Amino acid sequence: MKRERWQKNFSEWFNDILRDADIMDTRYPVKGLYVWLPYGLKLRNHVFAVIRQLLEQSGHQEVLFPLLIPEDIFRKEAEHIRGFEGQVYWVTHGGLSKLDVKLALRPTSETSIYPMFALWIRSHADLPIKVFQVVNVFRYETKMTKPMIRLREVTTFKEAHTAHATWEEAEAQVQEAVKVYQRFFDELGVPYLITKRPPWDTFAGAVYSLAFDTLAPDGRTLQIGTVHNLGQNFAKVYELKYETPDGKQEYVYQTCYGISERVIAAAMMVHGDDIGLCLPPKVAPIQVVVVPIPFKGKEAPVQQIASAVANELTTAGVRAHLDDRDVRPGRKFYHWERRGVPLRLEIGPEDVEKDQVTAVRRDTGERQAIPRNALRNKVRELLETIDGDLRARAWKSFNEMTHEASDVETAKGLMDRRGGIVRMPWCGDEECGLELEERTGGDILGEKFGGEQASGICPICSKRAAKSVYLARTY
RNA sequence: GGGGCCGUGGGGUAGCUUGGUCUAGCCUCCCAGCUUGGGGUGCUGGAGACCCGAGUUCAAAUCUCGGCGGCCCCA
Repeated sequence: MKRERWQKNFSEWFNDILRDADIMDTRYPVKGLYVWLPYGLKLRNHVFAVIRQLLEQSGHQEVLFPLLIPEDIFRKEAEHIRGFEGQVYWVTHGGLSKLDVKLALRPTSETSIYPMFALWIRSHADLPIKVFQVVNVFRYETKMTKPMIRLREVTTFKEAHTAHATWEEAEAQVQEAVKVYQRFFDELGVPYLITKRPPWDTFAGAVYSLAFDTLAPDGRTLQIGTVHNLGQNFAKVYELKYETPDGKQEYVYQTCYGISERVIAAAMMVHGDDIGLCLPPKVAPIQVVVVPIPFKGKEAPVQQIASAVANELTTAGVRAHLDDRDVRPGRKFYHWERRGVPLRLEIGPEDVEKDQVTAVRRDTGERQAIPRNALRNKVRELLETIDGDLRARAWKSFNEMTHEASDVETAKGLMDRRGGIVRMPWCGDEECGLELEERTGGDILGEKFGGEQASGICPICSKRAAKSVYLARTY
């Protein structure tokens, strides 16, 4: 499948797809706010059902906190405020009267959730707490907004918040969070690099931040998940104390980690092509579309079998759709391909005669005949295969877009020409890091999570490299 | 943070420089009917637009200012 426009005019491709594939309407008259359409919303819900399930399986409980946060509580954690106050929307009035205490539309929910944690946590027996919610958050973005990617209302923000008795337990929680996210992105076939963000790009109020980045077709990285170890920073501000088994009062250790609708953009872009979307079967709103090919005089059996096939699949738990509109088959093919339906089943006079259906894969265009009596198993098998092949293909292009460089010019050249991620040596000093960003025109993603052997010399100061660092043009 | 470009039916565009000929052209999508049906079928008919506000003028899609919205470049 061709991927020229997809790569060369990615921004245009993405915007066209949002509309043509019925994902979002971007014409809402407020900057940075967009409308989810029914098909897009189904996709969104399937994607977030996956992460919900993974979180619940690992002992997280879903909660739901209010949107509004009183100013005095919001402002308690100094670092946190510094990171966010430039982009907070404030509710200043109730009706015609001015509010005594302004209310913030949450830009994230630490300051909304942790005061309640203070009420819930009394003793070590209350720990750990592992909760999450899927909510909208608001950020007054001043840069250019982009549907699903840079929003003023993030409509779908999954944020998990945990509290633990010890630093070690919080560290273990970070590891668990990373594993959950890995499994999640693997389910979607979205490739990623996990890095520890440099200090100047650490979440406001965190001890350190990890982040998952994937690559858009234009070679820019997209941050699709973050995991933060908050240490006791918030605990000390919000008085999150518990009584230890021997009767002492201690502050808890916390973590939080988030994923937004950006992940949907990622899934759309990494698997797409010039025709349009190619959705992973696990989250595709329609997994199989059944298209009857009704030649004149032979309509009845064709329609009848097509309908039976669709019913059989639906009963078997496959999300199948019968397209019995009175338009030409070719038009239906394009229609569903653009919307990313992973598998198409055609049923024409010839198939009726041979007691078979013709299956066509969205990802490869490959067609094959399936005997009618093997339908269910074969469809399941094909969906599995497509799922695996999509993941493999996405990882392959991700790896091909990851380069090595040892000097500034090479790194800049790679990012200018091809985009992608560049790995290079770095002494680890912030000063050199910032200069490296400035001179290469890239952003430092960080050092690889889990550690990595370093070699070479820092291209800025020529000291021996303490670590390898990853750079990229970012969204 | 600084600079530039742009806004015409649902989508893409012509017209704007040189205001009147615009009753706003074209492609596509959409609707109805017939036809057709294994990769965007053909024909006929139909519906649908000058971003908002103020100003200049006898006259504004066209010129000026502001707002809102979109896009791009540099830091």
